[in-house]
Amino acid sequence: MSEEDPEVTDEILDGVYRALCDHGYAALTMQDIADECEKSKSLLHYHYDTKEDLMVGFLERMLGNFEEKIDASDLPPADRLVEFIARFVFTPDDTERVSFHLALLEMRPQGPFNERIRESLQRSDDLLRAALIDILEDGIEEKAFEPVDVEETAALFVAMLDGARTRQITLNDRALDGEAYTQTVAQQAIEQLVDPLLKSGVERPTLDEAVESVHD
Amino acid sequence: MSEEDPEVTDEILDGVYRALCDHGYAALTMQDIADECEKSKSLLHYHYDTKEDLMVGFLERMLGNFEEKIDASDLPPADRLVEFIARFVFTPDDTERVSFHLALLEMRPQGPFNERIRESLQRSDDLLRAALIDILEDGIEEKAFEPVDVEETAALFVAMLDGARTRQITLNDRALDGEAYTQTVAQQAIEQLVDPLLKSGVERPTLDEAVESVHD
Amino acid sequence: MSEEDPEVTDEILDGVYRALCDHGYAALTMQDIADECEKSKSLLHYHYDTKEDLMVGFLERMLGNFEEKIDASDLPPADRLVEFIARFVFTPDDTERVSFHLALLEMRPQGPFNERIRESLQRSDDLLRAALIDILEDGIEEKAFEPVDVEETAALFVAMLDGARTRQITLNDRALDGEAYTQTVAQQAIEQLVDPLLKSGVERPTLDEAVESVHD
Amino acid sequence: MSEEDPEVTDEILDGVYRALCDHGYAALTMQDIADECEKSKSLLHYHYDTKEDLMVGFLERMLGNFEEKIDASDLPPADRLVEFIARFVFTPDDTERVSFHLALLEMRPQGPFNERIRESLQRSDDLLRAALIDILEDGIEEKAFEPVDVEETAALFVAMLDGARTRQITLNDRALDGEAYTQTVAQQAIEQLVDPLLKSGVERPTLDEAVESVHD
DNA sequence: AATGAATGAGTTTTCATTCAT
DNA sequence: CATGAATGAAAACTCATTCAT
Repeated sequence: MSEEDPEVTDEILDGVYRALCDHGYAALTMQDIADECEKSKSLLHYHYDTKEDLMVGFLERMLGNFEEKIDASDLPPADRLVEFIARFVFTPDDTERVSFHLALLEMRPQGPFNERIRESLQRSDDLLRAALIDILEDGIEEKAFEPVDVEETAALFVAMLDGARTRQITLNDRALDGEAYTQTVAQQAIEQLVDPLLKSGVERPTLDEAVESVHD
Repeated sequence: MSEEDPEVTDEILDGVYRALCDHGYAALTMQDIADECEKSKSLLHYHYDTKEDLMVGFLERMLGNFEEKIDASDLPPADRLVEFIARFVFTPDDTERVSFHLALLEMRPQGPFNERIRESLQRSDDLLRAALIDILEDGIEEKAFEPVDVEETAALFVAMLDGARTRQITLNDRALDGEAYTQTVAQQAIEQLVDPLLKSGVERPTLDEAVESVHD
Repeated sequence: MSEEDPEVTDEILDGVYRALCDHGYAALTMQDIADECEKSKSLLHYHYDTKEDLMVGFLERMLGNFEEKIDASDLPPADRLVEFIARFVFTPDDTERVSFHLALLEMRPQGPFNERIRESLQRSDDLLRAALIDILEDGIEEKAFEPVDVEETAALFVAMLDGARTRQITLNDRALDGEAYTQTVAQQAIEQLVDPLLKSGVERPTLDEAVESVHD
Repeated sequence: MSEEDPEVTDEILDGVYRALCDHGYAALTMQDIADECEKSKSLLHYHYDTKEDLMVGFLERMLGNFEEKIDASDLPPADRLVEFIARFVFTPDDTERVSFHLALLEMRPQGPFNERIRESLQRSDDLLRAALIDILEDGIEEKAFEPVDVEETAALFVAMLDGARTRQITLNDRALDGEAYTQTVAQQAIEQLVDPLLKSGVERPTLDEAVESVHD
């Protein structure tokens, strides 16, 4: 009783998404979700046995969608790296991205208390880091990047980008010059981390260009 | 009816702390807290009108304690900077620090939905960033650091360290070579960001030394 | 979420009625009501958001039922007037009427503190007085009654009948010769107020006759 | 543990009085009372074992005070009768009287559920009616009044006046010509009931005069 | 597939009362 | 006398879940 009619479950999970953004995980009720997707509570239980099932289902779909977008392109490594970073940049007005990250933020503190959620988060994170590692290895192999410990560098980048987004969401950080927090950090990351990494002569797009191309 | 008898309220807030770590914010009940501090639910309400009041009180004390520790030392800027970073490092076995960060992690997603919590988080963050900016300005003035945009650099550092700790908590990341995630990131931060920042000839402690001295 | 399925809400309101008579307004709990109608507390909240909503709903139904019975007949004014009075008469054994008036008595002191209740009481009272005024005007027009100030006379009658019933309920007044308080007052009202009001030659029923016909 | 220091208990009972007027019986808490008399809850329990004791004590004092004022004067019966009626008249601005009657109104519905309260109310009522009967008997004996059944007439008067005051309190009846409900009814009572009762040639004060003298 | 009605277990909160001082 | 601290019992209300349709 879980993945049948994709039509309906999609509407439900969209409801979870909106309800989660509106109320936060801690205050989220089945009724909130039902209201948001204009269905009955009973129907939610028809498709998902328990609230936990529903939330896990939601998280999986959300991360699944995200993962699809990470997958490799055939651009040069420097471009891919900058685009990777750009994917974390969003302005407070970019409601769609804000929602995504907010929803994720709400789910995360459940990780330590719920194995299924933890696994979902973990797997998604593994994919993310693997993608970054792939870019780094690629770049080193192609002599575009200086040789570095890819694992550790990946850890650094991911922490940084993740931290920036979390802060922008929770603190609604208008930060510096009205620039979004994520943007500032991304820019700094490029200047202080990416540029020293690039072999001399290797070109890279600007952050703005990458953001543009990522936010299709 | 909020901050009087420090004896009792401390016991209560300690109860919140433990209960929060055990159950997470979303599942936290007044009963959990009462159990944890071996008091009656009624007493909680005697000292804090509502659960929200209690949680805000808890957050304020927690952040207040944290803030006290940030304040400036008279060490050289390079030492202070490394110590600043070291403060974010903890192993999964360092239960006290894990608890602190876990508790914080649980409170954060409430920020977007609760103004008082948001303000507390914000204020604490402002202090943190101010401290870092102070270190950077100090170093630049003393010719120990290369001149950089202190605001943006601070944003970068804080995001990075914050992200590392969040990930270590949520993903319980055994990460790389058994090293804790926060340790890896801190080490990378020192090598890739701090070292390029230091004027040549300026000495800095190793991360391990700093961690040692911070974890008095 | 308030007036739909008449079946269930009727059972609930009947429960309120019985619980109110058994416990009084001040001591009335949702559990009392739930017990009385053999439903769960949750169900009460399913149909009425709050206890106040429920009590207001109850009062409205109770007064609504009462109002339905007031409406005009085509009898001669003198008969209608005596019947109007008779409607307030009840013996302590007439449990149904006692209950009704007791329930009303319990709700009244809430008037000064609850606008919705006050409005309900007020509206019901307006209807009652309007009915009496109608009878008086009718009688005067038909030359059955002496001309009097109908408004003031109505005020007098209503106060008197209302006072009698309140006293019979609260004091359980065994009063005079075992006669119910309301009966004594009604009889006196007829002799001292109605009779002087009637033009000579106008017949009226006895109180007993009117009571008989009213208590169908 | 009940009637000792009259100083303190008076302050407490005054607190009950004000709290009762502010909150109504149903919503009245010990804390409300404590707040109102600026004492601690504990002190209330020191003087009165239970809330019920306190409320009974309050009612007794309140009625006791009222009863003191009823006692016979040596005026002519017609004057005493009109003054008896006048005692029930109050305007909505006469906050002191409103309070008294409101407090009484709040206590009454407890009668059917609490024997001690019922007894207090009953006794007070007995005194009231006895006073009225005394006036009537006096008047008849002195040939100032037509001979009537004093018991029944007393019942009629008391019901009427009581009803008027209850209505004025609960419905806040702005009633007729801006005149207070109690005033209208009292005036009507004098014209329609007292005047026919007086032997020809017997003088009586106007309502206004009596109200004046009663409201010392 | 879908819903409204219903509920039990649990949640926050309230409140009269007690106790140590 | 007087209080602040503390509590147990119960209050209103919530919510995930179930069930009949």
